[in-house]
Amino acid sequence: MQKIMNQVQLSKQLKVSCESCSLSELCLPRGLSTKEMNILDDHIERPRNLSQNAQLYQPGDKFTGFYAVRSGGVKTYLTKKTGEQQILGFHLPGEVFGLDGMENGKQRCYATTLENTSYCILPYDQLDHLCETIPELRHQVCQLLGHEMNCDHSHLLLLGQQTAHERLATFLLNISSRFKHRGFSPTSFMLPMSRHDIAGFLGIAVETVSRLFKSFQEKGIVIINRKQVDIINLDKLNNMVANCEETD
Amino acid sequence: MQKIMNQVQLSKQLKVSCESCSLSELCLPRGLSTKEMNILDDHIERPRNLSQNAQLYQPGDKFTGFYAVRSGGVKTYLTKKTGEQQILGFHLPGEVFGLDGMENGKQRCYATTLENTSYCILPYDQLDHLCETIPELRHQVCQLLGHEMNCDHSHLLLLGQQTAHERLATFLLNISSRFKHRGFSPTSFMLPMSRHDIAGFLGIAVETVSRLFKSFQEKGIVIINRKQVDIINLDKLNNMVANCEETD
DNA sequence: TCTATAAAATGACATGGATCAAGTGTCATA
DNA sequence: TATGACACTTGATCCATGTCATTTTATAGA
Repeated sequence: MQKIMNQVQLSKQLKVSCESCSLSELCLPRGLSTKEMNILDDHIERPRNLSQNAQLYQPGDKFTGFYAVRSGGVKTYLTKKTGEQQILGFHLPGEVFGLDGMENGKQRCYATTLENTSYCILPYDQLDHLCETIPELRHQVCQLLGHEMNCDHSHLLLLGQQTAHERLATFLLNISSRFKHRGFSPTSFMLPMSRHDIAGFLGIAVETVSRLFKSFQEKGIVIINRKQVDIINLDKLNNMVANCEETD
Repeated sequence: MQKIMNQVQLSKQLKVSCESCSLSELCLPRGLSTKEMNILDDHIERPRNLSQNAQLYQPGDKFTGFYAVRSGGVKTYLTKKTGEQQILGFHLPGEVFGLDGMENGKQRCYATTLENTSYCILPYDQLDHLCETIPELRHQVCQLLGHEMNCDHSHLLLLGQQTAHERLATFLLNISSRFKHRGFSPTSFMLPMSRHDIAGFLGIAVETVSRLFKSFQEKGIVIINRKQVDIINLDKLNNMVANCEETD
């Protein structure tokens, strides 16, 4: 009996169950009962690890399920034939991505790690099946999908209507609030991505990112040292995007 | 008996059932059996009509369900506080929109008619409930959501990486293929939206749209007369976007 | 038919960011 | 600690596109 318990413990440990995962309140299981969470848990592939700049999938790959970041970070992107990357999103611990493959069972974009990264896969077939019996999970999934869409829509507003200044300010505030949401400092953090990736996300040139960081610093809004960001004057930063989004 | 039949007929007619709707193969019921379609049908609100430039919803409104265009056209958009519109999508007959409200039960964007428009509403609660028992419907909804995401992602690539020429060419080809999909000519059609809206969708100025249309015409690619578009040289138009998207 | 109003086109000019070309800093490995 | 590779910064220049002003065309209503 003791032996069995130990095996269960071990299995739980290896599996890094949702229940024991510090990110479960941010991730898909959010809002599920312990019982429901454990059912979901049984279907999740145990964490996989990848080093920096490793590819998770690329266009044409079979869509197998949703991805959840445990640690590290991932970028998803499309490319022009000439090679330029349009980065669609940065995905930080606790966040789920790779939902767009649902259209036809094939991936449409690239997914690459920003640094050493650990992630889980939630197999789509099983998630779909569980949705039949767990209305709350269905609700979670729909909420997640809606959230993704709204993120994309804000991103469209940014790319279509904002100046380079506004874009970078919006970006910093966005990252800041996501760190805050995970319980970290919203004003002092390390960017997990390169200048090149920031540029690719914001639809501007790398050089512009450099110059704007310098300009923000000269205005006393932030202090930037390589990837370390310290927001000195959050109000000023907020003011820079004040005209960008309707708040209700 | 005859009377009852007539009532049923009348009711069906008023309701403009999915089964009798010429767009059902393009719309959400696509792929459902007749029986399943009729179940879905019973929960769909009969078509409503709106004249041009009428608002369907705005940010903050309660999210009640998905919208399906029967005739006419709808734009969804976000705005900056300064008033500029970033148009997120144009929605033509047979297309479903308004899915982003799923995140928190509130609309996040504006939806306005481009012309006299008829549309159906698929109440979310009931759709959710039906998804429990009709796996095929669940599959349809997920496919639809995936499609929306991929549309948004292509739009992000367009806004982030394409020149004004490429954007307008991509736009024309996109509209063209959607007309084709509905069984209309892909090379001769009327644009349902204004220059202003095209500009708002492509993230460029109205004047640029005018100038580029003229330039395209001078190159013998299209003939444009107000809202009437005739694509003369589809190859040339395709070449303009050849470097924009990876095709697999 | 005339008039008012809005939509679209056109022209002149200005500029935000891209591009190109060096330079500098940082990190990993020998 | 040297060396190479790469990320980042900085400066100079240019151009695609925005902005502003005006004209033309289409549309709706009296």
